[in-house]
Amino acid sequence: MSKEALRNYIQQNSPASRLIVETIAEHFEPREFSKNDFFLKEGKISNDYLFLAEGLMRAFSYDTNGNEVTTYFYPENRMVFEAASFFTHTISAENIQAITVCKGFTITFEKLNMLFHSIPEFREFGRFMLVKGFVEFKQRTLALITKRAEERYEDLITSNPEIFQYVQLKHIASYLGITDTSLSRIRKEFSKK
Amino acid sequence: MSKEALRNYIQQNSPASRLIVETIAEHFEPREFSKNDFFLKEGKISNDYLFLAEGLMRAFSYDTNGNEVTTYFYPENRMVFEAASFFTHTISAENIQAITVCKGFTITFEKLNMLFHSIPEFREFGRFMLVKGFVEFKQRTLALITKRAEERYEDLITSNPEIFQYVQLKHIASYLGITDTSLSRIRKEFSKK
DNA sequence: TTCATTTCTTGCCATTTGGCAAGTGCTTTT
DNA sequence: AAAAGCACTTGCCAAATGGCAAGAAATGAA
Repeated sequence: MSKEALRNYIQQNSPASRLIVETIAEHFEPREFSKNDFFLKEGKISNDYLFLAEGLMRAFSYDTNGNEVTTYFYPENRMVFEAASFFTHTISAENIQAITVCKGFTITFEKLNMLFHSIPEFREFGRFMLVKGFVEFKQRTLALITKRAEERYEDLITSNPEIFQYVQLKHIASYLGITDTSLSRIRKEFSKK
Repeated sequence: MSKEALRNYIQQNSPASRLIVETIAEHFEPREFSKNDFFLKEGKISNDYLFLAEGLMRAFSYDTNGNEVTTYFYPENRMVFEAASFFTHTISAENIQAITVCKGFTITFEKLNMLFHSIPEFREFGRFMLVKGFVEFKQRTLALITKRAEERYEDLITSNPEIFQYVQLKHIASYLGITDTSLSRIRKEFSKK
C-alpha cells in the first residue's frame, strides 16, 4: 500500500511544502491490523501515532460497572492516537481496537517529536490534529446534552454510515449513550420513515 | 496583582527553568473583567489566551432551539482559551463570560506563537494545555453516558463547590445536561442525605 | 422600605429511556 | 443436520427526566 493517502492528509492539514511532506512521510512505517487486534491497550503507555489508511477502529473504556463504553470511532483517512497517554507518557485508560482489517502507517513518539522540533510547519499539523479532536469531543458532548437519542442516531448514520455496516449494535449504542435495546427500537422507528 | 500565580502555573506544567518562565510571563498583560463581561463572543475570532488568576468564568453556546447551553466552567488558576477559534483563526461558536469579577493575564496569538517558536519547553506547555482540555472533555462525555444526573451533580459540587456559590442554577443545569427543574429536584433529594 | 423582576421550587402529568426476559434468526461448531 | 452461541428484537413495566404553570424566595431598583 502506498503512502499517498498519508502524504495527502498531511498536506491538507498543514502549511508544509510537498517536499517537506515527503520527508515527513518517510518516517512513518507501514502497519497492519487483523480484525480485533489492538492498537492500544488500557494500562499500557501509547507510543505510536497512527495514520489509518484503510479500515475502521474503535476506542472504548469501561464504566464503573465494568460495561464497555465506546468512546470513539476512527474511520479511514484519519490520525489515530490517544492524546493523553501518547503526549504525556501516562498509562492509557482506553483501548483502541481494529473493527475490520486495518492498514496504515505509524510513527513513534520520539520520531514525531523530533520532526515537530525540526519542522515548524509540521508542528502546526500536530497542533491541528489535537484541536480537531478537541472540537469533535465538544460537539459530541453538546449533542449528548441537547439532542435526543434518535437525533444522535440520525447524525451518526448520516455522517458515518460505514459504522453501521461493521460494528455491533451494542457498541454503537454505548457510543450514542443509550442501551442496545433502545437503539434497536430507534432503528425500528427510523426505518418506518 | 502580581504575576506569581501565572509563573507558578507555567512552572508546574512545563519543563522550563525558572528563568525562562520569568521571561515568558513578561509577555502577558494584566487584564480585568467586570461581572458579565465577555472574554470571547461568538462570531468573533479569539485572539487572546488568558490565565485566570481570580474569579470564575463560563463558556456557553446555543442549542438548535436557541437555548443557552453551558459548555464549561473555568475556575481560578486555569488557562482560558477556545482552542478551535484561537488556534485556527476561525469564528468562534462559543461565548466565554465572566461570572464574577475576574483578574488575569492575557497574551496574543502572535506573541504566544513567537514564544512557542523560540522556546521548546514552552511548546510543551502549550501542548499540555490542549491535552488537558481534551482529557477533561472526554471524561465529561463519558460521565454523560455512564452516570445519572444526580451522580454528575455530586461530582461537580465535590470538585467545584465554588460554582454553586456564584452561578445560576439554569446554567449549571445545562452544563450537567438536565433542566433547571430537574436540578432543583436533585438538590432537594441531595440535601436530605 | 416597598415594588418589580428574576430565580428557584414544586405539583401534576407526559415523554424518553432503561431493565429484564423471552423469542427470533443467523452463524459456527462438531 | 443438530446443537450451541451470538446478535438483535420485542413486550411489559419501571425509573429518570422533562414541560408547564403556579407559587415562594431572593434580588435589585426606586
